[in-house]
Amino acid sequence: MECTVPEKEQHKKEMMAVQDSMDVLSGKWKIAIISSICYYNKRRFSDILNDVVGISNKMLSKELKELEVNKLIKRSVLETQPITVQYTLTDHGKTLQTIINNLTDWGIEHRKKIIGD
Amino acid sequence: MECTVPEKEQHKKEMMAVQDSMDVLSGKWKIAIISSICYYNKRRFSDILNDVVGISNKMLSKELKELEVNKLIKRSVLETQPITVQYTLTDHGKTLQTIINNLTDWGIEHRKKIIGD
DNA sequence: CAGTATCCAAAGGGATACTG
DNA sequence: CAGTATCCCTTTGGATACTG
Repeated sequence: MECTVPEKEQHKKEMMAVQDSMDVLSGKWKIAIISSICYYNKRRFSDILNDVVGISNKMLSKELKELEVNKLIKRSVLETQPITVQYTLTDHGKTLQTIINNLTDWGIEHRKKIIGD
Repeated sequence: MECTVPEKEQHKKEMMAVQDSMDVLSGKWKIAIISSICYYNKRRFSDILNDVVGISNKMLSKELKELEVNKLIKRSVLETQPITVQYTLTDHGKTLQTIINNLTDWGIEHRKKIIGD
């Protein structure tokens, strides 16, 4: 019994890990923004603005900065005329792909469930 | 080409599904609350208050109500003295388990990544 | 124990206009 | 196109106290 991790301690660690994730991912828009970039691989500011239903340019700008600071996305300026900006997932950001897929699947099932009630 | 779902349409559906999920799950605390109930199977109000670092009783009360309305958790009053209340996941709520586990794993890796930088 | 009620400061976030 | 700046209302949410 002394050699195994006590169950309660294990749960505490799991809870902390979940909250660590949410520190970076919570907010009304972050997951949706990451999903947009994830599904399209490369995505421009105005594209994401269209993909994420309801977001304003101000919010998008702010959230993109936070995601960049947290090394989940990469911002690349293309020297076109006028300039365009591509957002891509970093390698670290790409590790969220499984979660995005799960959330997509869950969203579809959830919608069925709610309408089907 | 006409018989397959156009790729862009597919991505639009995926984006909508993600946003459907986030409509129910977003907010600073919901995922953490669900995780607490998920990992312990049954959990009382005061337990969750301790599990979710930083949440206030006011917020917990509010978020629990929303999760109950969305049929993700079930509230059961036990006629002890004084009364205790058990929160459990509904069958629908249990379908979030995969996502919770993924977020837990991701949180652990993310912490390593951030500290390791 | 499991909440509710009230007060109030701070943050969120939309609308609009503007810049390089 | 890709943002930034400003105005200003709305929502969030902590602290504290109270109830059954």
